[in-house]
Amino acid sequence: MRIATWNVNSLKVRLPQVVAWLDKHRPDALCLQELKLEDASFPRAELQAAGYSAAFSGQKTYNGVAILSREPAANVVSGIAGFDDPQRRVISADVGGVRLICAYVPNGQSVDSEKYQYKLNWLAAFSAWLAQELAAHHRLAVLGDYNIAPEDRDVHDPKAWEGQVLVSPPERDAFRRLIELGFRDSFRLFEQREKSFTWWDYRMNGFKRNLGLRIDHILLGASLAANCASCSIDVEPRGNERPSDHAPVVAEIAV
DNA sequence: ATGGCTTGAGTGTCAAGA
Repeated sequence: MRIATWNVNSLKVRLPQVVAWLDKHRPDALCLQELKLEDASFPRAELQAAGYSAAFSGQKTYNGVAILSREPAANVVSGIAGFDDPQRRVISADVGGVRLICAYVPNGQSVDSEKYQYKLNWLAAFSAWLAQELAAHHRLAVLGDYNIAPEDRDVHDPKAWEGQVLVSPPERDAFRRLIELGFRDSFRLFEQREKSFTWWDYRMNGFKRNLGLRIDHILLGASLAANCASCSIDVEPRGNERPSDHAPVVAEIAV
């Protein structure tokens, strides 16, 4: 089974690139974040033509998440149970005997902002809910844009980023608590090149200079982690014309 | 130098992303 995650930063703009990527890689499921469109504008027909059905939770302008799958998804649930959030950031579904959770963790803007507090509150609710989801689902994968670079090796210039949003200790603690629920960061199950990143700033030629962060992750519950054969970042789409600022992350699981 | 790009909204120019 091949599963993937990609923050597309507008599905409207990136739709041709998403279709091309699906054609090339044929994942069983692709989790998308930052759709930036309402459900009424979701390009269901175009994705169907590419061979994928979709479960989605959109909103105007901001956020929005989807799970695309070759086999139709079952038991689709939006949001975090027990956490009232007007921002569309989570969607879950069963695909091929695996429970998939697609998440777009808040950015936080800066550590002294209200959005940072929202991010930490959101992560606390997410963590409590994932503990329940782990207990409920034998095969669980949580894919998405976590907006957290877990360690200094996930940051192009740790000194410059020290204490900033995306790397601050409270955020990293929150990420570690997610892992300690019983997940593995699939990317770190394998030998990886140094300076592997999933996001590069649009400005200052960030991608060409590989000034990036690794903030998009595929977390696997124990039974999926034990059967994970690979995890890699596909930097190719970041070199497209009008690219998303994020690259897809792909995991292969022997299920 | 707190900028730099990109998107969506909406037709000015700003919020938000990371």
